[in-house]
Amino acid sequence: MATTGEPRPARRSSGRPPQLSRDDIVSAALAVIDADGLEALTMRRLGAELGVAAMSLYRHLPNREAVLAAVVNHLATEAITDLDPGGSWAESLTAFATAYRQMLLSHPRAVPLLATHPMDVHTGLALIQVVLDRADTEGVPRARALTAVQSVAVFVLGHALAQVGTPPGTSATAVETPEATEYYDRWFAEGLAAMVTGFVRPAV
Amino acid sequence: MATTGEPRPARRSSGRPPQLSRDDIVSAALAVIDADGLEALTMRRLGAELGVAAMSLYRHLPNREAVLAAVVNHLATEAITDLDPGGSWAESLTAFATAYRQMLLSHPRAVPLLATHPMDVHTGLALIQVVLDRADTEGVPRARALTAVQSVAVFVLGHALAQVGTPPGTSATAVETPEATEYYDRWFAEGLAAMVTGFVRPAV
DNA sequence: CCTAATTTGCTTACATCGTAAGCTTACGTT
DNA sequence: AACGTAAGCTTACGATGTAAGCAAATTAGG
Repeated sequence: MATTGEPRPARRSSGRPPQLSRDDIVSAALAVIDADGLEALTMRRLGAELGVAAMSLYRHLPNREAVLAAVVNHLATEAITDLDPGGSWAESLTAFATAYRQMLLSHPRAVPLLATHPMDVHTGLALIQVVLDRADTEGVPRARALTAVQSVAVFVLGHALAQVGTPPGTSATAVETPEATEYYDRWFAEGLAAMVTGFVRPAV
Repeated sequence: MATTGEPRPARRSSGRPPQLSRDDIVSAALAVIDADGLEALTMRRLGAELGVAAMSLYRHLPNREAVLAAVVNHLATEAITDLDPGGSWAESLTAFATAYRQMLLSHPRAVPLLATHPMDVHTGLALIQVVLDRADTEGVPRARALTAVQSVAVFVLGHALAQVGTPPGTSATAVETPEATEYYDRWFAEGLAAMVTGFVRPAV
């Protein structure tokens, strides 16, 4: 029924002092993913990285899935801080897309994680809040603004997936050539522009 | 150096007759995924489903990853067959998007797989070929047409991910209500329309 | 027909994973 | 000093992917 999630001890006084915090774990987890990918993130490896036995992690997070979910929200929050609110609605849309994309490309091996583990609703809202606010002050209907940001978000994530996923038969290093980067940058810019203008000046 | 992939026995004559084909395996794998999800697709389960020991599968596919890759291409091919080529370039773009989306929603539990395992280049090209051809006959530049289809594809996949992924704190059955379906359908239609008109009438 | 070659499927075995259960350690409180 | 409690550790178990070698079922050659 209730969806608490955390144990929530409420009062903290006696007992052995923690050598490990939830945030430490999440940061270490992200570091492992960045370094060696999702499949390298085992509970034993994560514990070792923190100088702690694997089972100790379970005092702070219920299971591996919870670690992954926490990493997702950590990354989403990271994207929010890089978000600058200035400009028109259209400009805030592309600013959002750019910040979101930058976060994704800073953590290429985490992109599949973001794709398969939706961030929690609160964090998601915080991420798009700036754009919704700009839309509001320009008189854009709420529903339309929401559709627009979400469509852009979905495009950004899908695009990052395409850029980051090595197609079979391609060398893993081929994804990193300047030509490849330029190709994806142009594709991204054109796709984003199309979507934004499509939302700003609807057809009909 | 060479990236063959398959063992390719070339000549087939003597030896014990196969009780199992590669396609059987791929179909069974898809059935398991549809029924119980990706994490239920273990080699033992897949073998059991086919009345065969787990290790027998390795005579036909090198490892589990190869099974997943084969499922991806199988699904892509499925989407191609549902594709109807009529209409203008813009219409063929939305027809492509719709066929692709229909395939994804027919296999909701396979969507994360499609997201994380890019289809092979040949299949991918076959999937977008119709759209590229229509663009060609209308004089749309190749590069622009390619960017457009790929952007649409990326939007469709991202959108399906959002629709199919249950956000934390949501009951799994809530994704299936008629209201939810209607919400996602409308979102999809509006996002797609924005992108298509954005590509057909660029903002300069 | 019989034997050899060959291809497929099976059995066994192992390293690695997530995590359940119970124990130990290091604190604040009494 | 004794106790309660929270954090970390040890041990253990079932499940997974797959490597290695064995058994069975067919065709080819004599």
